[in-house]
Amino acid sequence: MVERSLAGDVTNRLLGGMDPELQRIIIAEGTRTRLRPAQVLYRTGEPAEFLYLLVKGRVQLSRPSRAGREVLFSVLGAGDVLGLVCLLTRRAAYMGTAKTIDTGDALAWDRTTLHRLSRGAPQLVANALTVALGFVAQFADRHEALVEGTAAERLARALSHLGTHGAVSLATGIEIRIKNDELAGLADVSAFTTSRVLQQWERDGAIKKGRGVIRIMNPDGLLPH
Amino acid sequence: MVERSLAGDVTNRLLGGMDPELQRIIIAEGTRTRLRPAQVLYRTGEPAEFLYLLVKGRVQLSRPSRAGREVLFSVLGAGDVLGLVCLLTRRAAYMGTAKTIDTGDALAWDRTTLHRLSRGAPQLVANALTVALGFVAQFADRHEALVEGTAAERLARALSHLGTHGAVSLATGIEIRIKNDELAGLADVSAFTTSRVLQQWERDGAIKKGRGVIRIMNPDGLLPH
DNA sequence: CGCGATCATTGCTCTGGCGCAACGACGGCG
DNA sequence: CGCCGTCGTTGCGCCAGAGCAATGATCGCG
Repeated sequence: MVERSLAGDVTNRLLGGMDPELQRIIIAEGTRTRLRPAQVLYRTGEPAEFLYLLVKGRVQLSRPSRAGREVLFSVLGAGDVLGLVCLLTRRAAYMGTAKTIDTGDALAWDRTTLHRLSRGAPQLVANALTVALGFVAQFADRHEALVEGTAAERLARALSHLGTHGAVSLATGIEIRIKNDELAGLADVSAFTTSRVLQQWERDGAIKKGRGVIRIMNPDGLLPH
Repeated sequence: MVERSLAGDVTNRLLGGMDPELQRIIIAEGTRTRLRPAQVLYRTGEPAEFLYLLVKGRVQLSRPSRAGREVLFSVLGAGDVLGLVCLLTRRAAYMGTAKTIDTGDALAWDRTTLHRLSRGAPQLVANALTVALGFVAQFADRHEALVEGTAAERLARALSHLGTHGAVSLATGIEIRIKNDELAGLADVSAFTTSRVLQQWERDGAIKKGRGVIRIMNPDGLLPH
């Protein structure tokens, strides 16, 4: 069942470190939701009604800019939490737009339930704080890179971050399933420049490219350029 | 006393919404610290031992980059909280360097005390979550502006943010006490460009400048350029 | 009040990388 | 198997804004 797989999963960021029995109760109160590709869970500025725990699949966190484009904030995977603002006592608005990439599964809780649960499980809020500070750290790193680094450096960072975080590691390098312009968005670089830099890295033998796939053969080869 | 002034201060982000008696207890457990100008409270990467509640004065949050320069993250004022990572169950490192700007006062708690207190006061963690998410929101806004906006737009943002957040409002515009290059750092713009843009705004009558002081006369005048 | 230090201004040069346009490559669907 | 939509590549022009160097304006200290 979902309950068992989740309760046993210590890598999920919301319920970790809690009494298993409490975990079971909380999970039982959540609503399981099946996610279709390109489904929008919520939009920027909407009043936050649900908090999601991503069980399977990937979700893109972004924000529309007045220029019509989307600024990509993050790509989340299994075990990650969406819609933290929902936990706040004061009603708040979502800070970004959450759109699924693949198919997947999520557990959702509404504000009312969440507040009731958190009263009996302070660890829930503590975990949320950990997640939130994780976001802060990520933004801080990215901001520093954006202000001080070159496009290539940012791409290298984004790639190695993806490499350690959500990908399958093989004997033949680390395989990352990401489209060229998604990577571009995560590194705050134009798709054009991304293509050029990746090309250079492939010539250097640091990576191998395919359509929607990048394999890192030699992580150290990313630094010099 | 310090206790009274703080307990009565609903604008502080750490103890707000809590039972006054509980506030009193928590404050009594904290250590009052006098802050001298340019004093470093903690550095990036140091294991987080103390959490600070800023009572008076301003503190600069930044991070050194390998290029030797400092990337300015934020300027905090009275009521703001520093060193949130200290509240995490797992030992963590400070994410930035905190350096005072003016003289001031702070209350400090060490990790052990903090954990003991937070067990009896879950609201403490909830408040911390609010603060953390505030940081996330700030980073998200700034990131969007940095990626999509021009230098002038970023300066306008930074200025109006400072204007609403920590400054004294007068009949003759909003007075902001900030040095040119601090503003530059907050807007991620070079000091040179900052000077030029401010000059233009002064010619347009949108602001008035002095050494270390900017007065916003007409906030709408910042947008067109 | 004079001097050094800090802060601000200004003209100029130079460049990273964005954006356009156009083309090429791949993959899925009928 | 051929067509079309998505994804990736390349050449090129262009410009916002960083960085340098030099000067000017203020402040604070003795």
